[in-house]
Amino acid sequence: MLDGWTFHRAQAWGKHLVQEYRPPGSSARSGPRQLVHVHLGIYGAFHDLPVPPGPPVGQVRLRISSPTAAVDLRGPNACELYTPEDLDALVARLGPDPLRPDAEPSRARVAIQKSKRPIGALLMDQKVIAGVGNVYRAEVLFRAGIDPHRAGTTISDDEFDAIWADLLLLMPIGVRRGQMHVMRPDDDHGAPSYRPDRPRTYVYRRAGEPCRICGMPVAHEVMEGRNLFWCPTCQT
DNA sequence: TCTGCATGAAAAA
DNA sequence: TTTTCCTGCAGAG
Repeated sequence: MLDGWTFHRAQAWGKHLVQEYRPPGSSARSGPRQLVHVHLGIYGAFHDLPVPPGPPVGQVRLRISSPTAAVDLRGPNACELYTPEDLDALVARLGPDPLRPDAEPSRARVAIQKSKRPIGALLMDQKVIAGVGNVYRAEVLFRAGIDPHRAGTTISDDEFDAIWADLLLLMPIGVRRGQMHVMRPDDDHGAPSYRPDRPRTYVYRRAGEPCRICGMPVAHEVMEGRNLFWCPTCQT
């Protein structure tokens, strides 16, 4: 369907990637275009290929290649053609994305403060905030000292502002480094936070291990089908 | 070589 | 609330 079309640009709303392609030979600013919606889910990934790439092996959902680079997309949750209306509908059902300059955090604050669901579940809900997943959910709540079980209705304006500001700080770091990194340097014996051999998280996937701040065991439970990690001492 | 798990979410029940 | 989608990888044997 898109064979021979040229990749033009890509944008992200939360965890959703939307690519724009132009037909062969088209260089006009306006004119026909085609949108492709990609959601990686848990398994999906773009894999670098040698140049020139060999024939696709197995289930390759999308290949993009140029004289200097090539990638295969494998295992995505979604890889499909999109209409502009599809894109409008997607954006409409997502909460504000901290990585986007036009994000309106008040939408997220209102949604949280009127909900009795636990804040640990609300942060995972893409309709509330777009882009936050299981790692940032756990780490942001740890850094804010907030128990994940607290109802959204108990989250104060100041607490929400702290969470949002932290996402504004942490998520661009993840984008730049291609890795989530949430440790404050002072909590890592002053080690520079970009050292790849240093801890990158406080509580995520550290069930039973000592909290990096208080030393008590990190707790774990399944909340709405996802593994949740937190420190019962530091988070209240 | 085999097993279980994973930075997710829609669909089924 | 559970199942399903589908791939890569770490750790066990």
